Amino acid sequence: MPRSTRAQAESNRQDVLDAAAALVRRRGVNGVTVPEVMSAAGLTHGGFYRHFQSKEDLVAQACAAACEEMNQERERIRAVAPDAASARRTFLERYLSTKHRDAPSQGCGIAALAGDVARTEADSALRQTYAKGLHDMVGQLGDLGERPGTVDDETLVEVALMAGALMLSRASDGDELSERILEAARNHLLNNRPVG
Amino acid sequence: MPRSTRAQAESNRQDVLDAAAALVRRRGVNGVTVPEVMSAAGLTHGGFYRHFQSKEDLVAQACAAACEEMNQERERIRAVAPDAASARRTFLERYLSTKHRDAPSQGCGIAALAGDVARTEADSALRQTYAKGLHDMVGQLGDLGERPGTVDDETLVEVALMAGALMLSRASDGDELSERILEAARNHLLNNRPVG
DNA sequence: TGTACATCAGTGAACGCGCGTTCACTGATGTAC
DNA sequence: TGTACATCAGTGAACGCGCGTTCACTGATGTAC
Repeated sequence: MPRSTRAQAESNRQDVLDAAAALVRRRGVNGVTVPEVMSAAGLTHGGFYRHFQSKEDLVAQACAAACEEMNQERERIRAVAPDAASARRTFLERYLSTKHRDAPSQGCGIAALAGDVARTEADSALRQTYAKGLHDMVGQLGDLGERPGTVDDETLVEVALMAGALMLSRASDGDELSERILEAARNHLLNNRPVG
Repeated sequence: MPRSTRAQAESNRQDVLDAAAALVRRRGVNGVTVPEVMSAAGLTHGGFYRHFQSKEDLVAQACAAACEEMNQERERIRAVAPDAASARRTFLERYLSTKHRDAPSQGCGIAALAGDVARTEADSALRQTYAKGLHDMVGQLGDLGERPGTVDDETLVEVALMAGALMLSRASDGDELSERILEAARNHLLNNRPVG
């Protein structure tokens, strides 16, 4: 059944991108293949290059999509919460939960892709996309803190601890440390607000 | 020149393992190949299977070797430092330096391999090896803290922040955030010791 | 609104390539006497 | 200590496989009149 509607084609493109955004977080950049992504979107692999220039292009766009999902999740939490402190608490509790640990494909792209991006060349689209996602995360978390509108060191420490705890928790899943790390980070971030 | 001495063979095995420990940290598990590792050790790829059961086996042993390097580095620092607090300071400063960020192949395996290990099956040798390395790191860092011999939540937070800051710094290298994250984590860990 | 035709989204076979792994082979090493 | 022979570390060609990518093809869609 060749030649879809323009609207159908765009919908298919979105399906491919969504599938890639999920798969790349679960399996990593090298762990996901073009045929696999196309198949997950219900298509055959041959049509891939009508939508994306290359696998590299797809991965960069998938990273952006993953980060954008997270931006919207944070906005949603903020919109529902009575105040910034409450939004921050909700976000931290979700971020540092075993549920988030166990669902990387729907989780934070910054944590899921850090290792892959670190090994990417300096001028790659993936790296630029990732940097934007990190700026967004830092910016949004900063706005839930004590000095909204600024990116202070406290926020950077917060983000590094959150992502670090999540990544180590995933890498040590199956070991007693996995849950302990999440819990320790959660308690630390929710109970102390010293620093400043 | 076939058939080396037993001692030569063991030396070659060590060379292969050392090359793998470096390459796997720089390029990741999927980013390194058996021929590449063998070539880095000055050998042809065919002899690989006289030393290792599989690439998976090699990677697990390489992770153990990388973590053991770090254990020894920490011991060395502790042996030279006048007291635990000073050793802790030296270790943190080195860990959260741009030099460490830029030299993953000789750096902390826990940070370099977190993403890869997170995607490894539950019962894999790599995962077990990684868990041991993490326990060692937490144990050694805990001994430099206020309650040696125990693994308290403060130490877990410290390790998560260190690894998280390093990983995010690497992933955002080229962006202004990269250095800022390292510096923020350094200042936080060296200037505040609240919590407890 | 109909008709004629160019466009192009999607298909599925095919490509070159490099991977992990195997294997027949070599000949110095290690061992038994 | 010498000799005869089995062992086995290392070589390099070869294997099947799946990857990213290309391409000729199909036929409904979109467009021009």
